Amino acid sequence: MERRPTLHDVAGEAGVSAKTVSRVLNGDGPVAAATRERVLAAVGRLGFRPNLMARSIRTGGPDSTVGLVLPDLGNPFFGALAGGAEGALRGRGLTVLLGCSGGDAAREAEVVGAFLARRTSALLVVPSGGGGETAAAARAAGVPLVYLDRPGPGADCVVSSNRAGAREGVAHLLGAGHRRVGFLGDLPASLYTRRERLAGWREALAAAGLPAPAELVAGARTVAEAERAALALLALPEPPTALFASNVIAATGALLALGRSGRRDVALLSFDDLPLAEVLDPPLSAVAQAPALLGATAARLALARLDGDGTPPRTETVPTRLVLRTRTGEARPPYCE
Amino acid sequence: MERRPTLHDVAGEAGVSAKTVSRVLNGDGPVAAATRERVLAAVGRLGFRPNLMARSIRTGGPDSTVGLVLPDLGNPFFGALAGGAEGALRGRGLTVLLGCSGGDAAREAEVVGAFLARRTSALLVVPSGGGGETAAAARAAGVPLVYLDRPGPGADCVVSSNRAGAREGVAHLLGAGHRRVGFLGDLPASLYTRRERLAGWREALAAAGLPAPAELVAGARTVAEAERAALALLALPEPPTALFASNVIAATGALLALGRSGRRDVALLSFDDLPLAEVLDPPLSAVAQAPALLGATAARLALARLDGDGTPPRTETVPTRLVLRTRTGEARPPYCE
DNA sequence: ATGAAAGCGCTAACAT
DNA sequence: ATGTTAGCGCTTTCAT
Repeated sequence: MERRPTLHDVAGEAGVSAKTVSRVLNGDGPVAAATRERVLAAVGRLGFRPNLMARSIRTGGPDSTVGLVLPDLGNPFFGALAGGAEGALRGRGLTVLLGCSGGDAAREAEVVGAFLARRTSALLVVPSGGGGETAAAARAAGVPLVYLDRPGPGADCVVSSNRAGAREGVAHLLGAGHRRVGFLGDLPASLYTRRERLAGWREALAAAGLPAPAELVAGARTVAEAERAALALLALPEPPTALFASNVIAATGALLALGRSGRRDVALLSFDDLPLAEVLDPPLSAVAQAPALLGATAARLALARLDGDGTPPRTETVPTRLVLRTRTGEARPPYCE
Repeated sequence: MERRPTLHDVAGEAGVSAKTVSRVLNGDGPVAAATRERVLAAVGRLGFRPNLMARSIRTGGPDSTVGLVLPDLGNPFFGALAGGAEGALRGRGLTVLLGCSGGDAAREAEVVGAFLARRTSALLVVPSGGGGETAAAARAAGVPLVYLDRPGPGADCVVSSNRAGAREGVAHLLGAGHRRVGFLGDLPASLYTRRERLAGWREALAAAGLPAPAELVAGARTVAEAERAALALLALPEPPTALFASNVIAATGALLALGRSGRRDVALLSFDDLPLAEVLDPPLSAVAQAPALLGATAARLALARLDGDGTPPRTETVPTRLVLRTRTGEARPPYCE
């Protein structure tokens, strides 16, 4: 296996100097048409590909990569988010470095360190710890940082409209006449998104002049827990007539609970859409997020910083969308409406 | 914002030569304990992080990155695959470069080119075109290439047991007494995975001494098409009593068709598991793939090549798992005793 | 045990 | 319009 050809090899092959080859490749200084031809021919003949790392070193600036740190690629939400970011960045000639933190602050710091060592031009991070360490590292390196999905200290941030979306979803249930709407989600609501969705539930009830009793709030971390929690809610002396599931896990558990107990009289609405929502019987309405747009927005924000935007850190909110599904040509009462 | 500190800055701060700092950092030559202390202190004080690109350039070898090319991160399957690969690679100190081809051969070539220009140490690619261009580029660069999910020319490959899995799934339906099992999938079966699953369907029928008539094979590319196609199958003079959906889209369409027409007498089994499968009524059994394991396996294969494995290209098959779900919701994976 | 010099592949700053 | 020199941040000689 041969050594890969360098600029000098091309220069030799074309009978010019290295700098001239560089000029041709970068459209830099003026080059005679004939020379350019010869250089390009040599490049083709040798199959030369410039070494981007060497270029980066010499230019001194940041490398044409952007680091993306996610908690977990097994979650479709983060996958879609990565896709959105990648698309926006590739369009600008940037390559994505991908890292998983597993939701662990130490691993996040590790990954961020590795990215910074590659002189990434920006960092997009779904923060796992307090975020302070990542922010400090990014600042020290002079690299723009954008938090994704959850806010963090001292940097730009792109989030879904968790609170407003939840509020809208619950308001829809209230508009359908429900007066007791249970909240099912991951508790304690220490994570930003959970906290916001819970707040949205509270706000919707308050706006309707209704109380938000603690007994209507149930925590669950797994599908099985959520199923049990939903059943417990429905077994209350004054049970809810509708459930708001604040995430996919909770929604799945609630669906199981309703399905297995044959309760078709209880309405259900979930935050974060499910792929099979319209296939369910009855179909499931949801507050849908736009993860790809979230990723793309974060990328745009980072690019703006790279382009010199020096304004104070700001938070951009990507709107959620209430997706109401009904069963067409069916007599059975849908969960929602 | 200051220039980031370099090896020389550290050397100056510690009162030693650059090479000594390098030795300390790489555990290279012998260094006096006292000197090491001083150097490490200086590193800490300055917040020095070695420039990985500069190191890579000097060492001449490949960079500590691995390029991963996927068709589409919006698809949870590929997200999980990426997660598996990332985990296996980070464990070995490698960083993942992520690129999306969008299923387009030209974009794949573009992304591969960008990765190779960064001197990636290996390439993991879900091939979109014939794959020839990618293989040629990788070979020319002397970079190990592993195809993911679909085979390609002249390189290692990691795939799911598409054919055997489909065969097993259909055999299960046959074992339940069905004699006419419809095939619902993306046609024409030009893509490897589709072809294999169709072949598995045929093989299962053949093994049971049954015909595989063309009328039982229906193609569909979207959920709506799949729904129509499923209904068409069920409207045949001699309709199938069971359907085998060869992918998630087809399964979704079939579920819609069965649900809306109220047909609870038709069995359904899908290739590729659905997150809500157990919530459905009746629960849906499926041939589950292991995308994360697919990614991790590809990573291991690439690492083996980097470690000098020079054997001829080989194909590794990651087994699928038949997940049978019943009314009680207890999943009974037959392989897990 | 440490350092000086050279050079990886490339481009910025001056030549010419 | 092209070439020369120097040097990016690091590691490899080869000294000492």
